[in-house]
Amino acid sequence: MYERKIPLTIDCGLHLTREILNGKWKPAILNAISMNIKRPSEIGRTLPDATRRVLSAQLKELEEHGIIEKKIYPQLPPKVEYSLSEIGWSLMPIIDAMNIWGDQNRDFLEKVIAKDPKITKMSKSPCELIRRETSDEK
Amino acid sequence: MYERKIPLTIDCGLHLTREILNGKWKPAILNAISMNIKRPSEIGRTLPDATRRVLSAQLKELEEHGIIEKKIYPQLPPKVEYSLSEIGWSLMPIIDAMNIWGDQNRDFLEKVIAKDPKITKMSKSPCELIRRETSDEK
DNA sequence: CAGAATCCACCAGGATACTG
DNA sequence: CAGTATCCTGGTGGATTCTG
Repeated sequence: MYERKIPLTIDCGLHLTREILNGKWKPAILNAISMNIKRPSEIGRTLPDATRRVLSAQLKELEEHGIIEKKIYPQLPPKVEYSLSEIGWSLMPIIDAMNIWGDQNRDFLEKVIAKDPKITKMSKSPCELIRRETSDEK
Repeated sequence: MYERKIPLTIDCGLHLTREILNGKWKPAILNAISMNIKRPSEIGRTLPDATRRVLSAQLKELEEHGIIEKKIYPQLPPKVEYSLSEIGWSLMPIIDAMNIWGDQNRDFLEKVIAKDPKITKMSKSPCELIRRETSDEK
């Protein structure tokens, strides 16, 4: 065994939340699930730039962290549906706020972020926010 | 020159916001600055686990992204003060929400996150949230 | 005190191929 | 369709040192 040299720090709530949301696609995944896009293949179609491998990994983490729940239908072909847990739903206002803030400041943000050499690809479609109409009655 | 193989994707507002907040200490830095902790050394003291190198880097990014502003006092020893920009302030409700959500669910989150082998260090102090009283008059 | 310059360990996440 | 196993690379962020 080897003692970790760089221990990760979790102190105030901010860090806990950061940890939960830490993962390139996690916010988007949660957003998708909240919109009733619950099957892995659907989520994959919604996030075409995410690999299935990474998607699976982040879904698993979210599940292990208790943010989403997984329902497996023992069929062929297999069918799986994810849904937000109680805690997961309580996270949605934050996701929504991020979504809205980003859209509201889109023009500015795209400008300043475009300078960043790390960002090379930008597609501009705002996320759908139809959830309110559809599945918010949870 | 070399064409990037793995372009970063930015599409809906969610991703823009994720990009801005992407950095281990960025939310905490913003939180600190919003509480009138504006000098680099102070911020460093507030976040003892962050290196000065990383702190500097993330401060610079936040500044380049227009989230914070930097004021340099040409003195010896040098003095620098950061402050939130207009846009930066508009981000604070999200930071606050993350802070509050994390604190509210602290017990649960610490339990599920503790299982994660990647996390080895956890300190439990909630962040101070006294800002409302002090510097919200911006 | 602020921060730039190095150096490097580690891992998130992308590509691919394979099972049930 | 869902998920796992391999393999690999770019980049984050930690440690350290040096300057003004």
